[in-house]
Amino acid sequence: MDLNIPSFLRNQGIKASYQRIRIYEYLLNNRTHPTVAEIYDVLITDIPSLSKTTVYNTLNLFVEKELVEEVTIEGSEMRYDIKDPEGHGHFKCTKCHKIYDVPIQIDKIFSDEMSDFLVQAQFVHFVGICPDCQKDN
Amino acid sequence: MDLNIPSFLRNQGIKASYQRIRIYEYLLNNRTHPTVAEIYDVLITDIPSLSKTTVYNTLNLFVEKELVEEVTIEGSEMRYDIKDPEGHGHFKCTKCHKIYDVPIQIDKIFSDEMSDFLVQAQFVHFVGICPDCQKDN
DNA sequence: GATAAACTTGTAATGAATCCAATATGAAAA
DNA sequence: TTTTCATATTGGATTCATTACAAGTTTATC
Repeated sequence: MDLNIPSFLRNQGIKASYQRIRIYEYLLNNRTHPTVAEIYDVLITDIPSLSKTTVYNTLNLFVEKELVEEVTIEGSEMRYDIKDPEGHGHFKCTKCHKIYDVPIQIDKIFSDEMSDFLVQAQFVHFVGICPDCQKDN
Repeated sequence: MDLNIPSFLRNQGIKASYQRIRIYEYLLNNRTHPTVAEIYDVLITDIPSLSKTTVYNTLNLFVEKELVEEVTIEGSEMRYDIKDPEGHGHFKCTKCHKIYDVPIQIDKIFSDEMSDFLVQAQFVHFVGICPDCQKDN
């Protein structure tokens, strides 16, 4: 996948500042649903001037422009993930605390009783034990 | 539905203090996914000694004992809802900000790729516009 | 290069949730 | 009933994620 991030951002109506490019790049390369603190802690080593506020501002902008989605699957910190037009759910393992992306059958979720609701977004979260943690019981 | 709350709580291994009874009763009678602040503001008029910490403690206890579930559908405050063994999803209207319970087809959600995951709980949230708000355009 | 707009930065402020020590309650034993 | 002891409640202090704001910096356009 050879995405030109600066022009991609500009296409979405976002000025491609260095900070924004690096934050988007981090989200692309780290599909681990990072928190603001995690993103900041990694990027500060490369961008010594980086402010946490910039990370917050940038992520809020990305969410507003629908490039990124918020993942509130547990814990006190918001997590972020590149937005997937297909839509996917999240699974959090209670043992290793890893968060997995899982495919969901979007269309199957809607029930008849919901036909009058205009659904603009849906979020599906699971909590349980992942295959790895079931093995080493 | 004539539930005897004190004995219900005791059956769940919870001491039925006056505060706990009133908080559980509030959740039963107000299926509006209230926040701690909302519960506190209403009950404080009846229980002048009530502490916000007690509301937090009690709700955390109910969640731990699986009588109540946390609803994190948007906003900075946690919301709480009586736990429904059937399972249901939540729909938040972006116009009137009301939160609706919606039925979901639990079994349909799971895809084959998830067969190795042990799912202990699932949460389905929708965001969009409710039927009422679609009418008064 | 000048000018204005937009972006970044850092500190201060907000506010939800938790911690903790003191007090109150209530069930069981004497 | 009184004593005892575990448990619950209270409220003020604290934590910490997030936002607000003002000043400084960068970038684009003329």
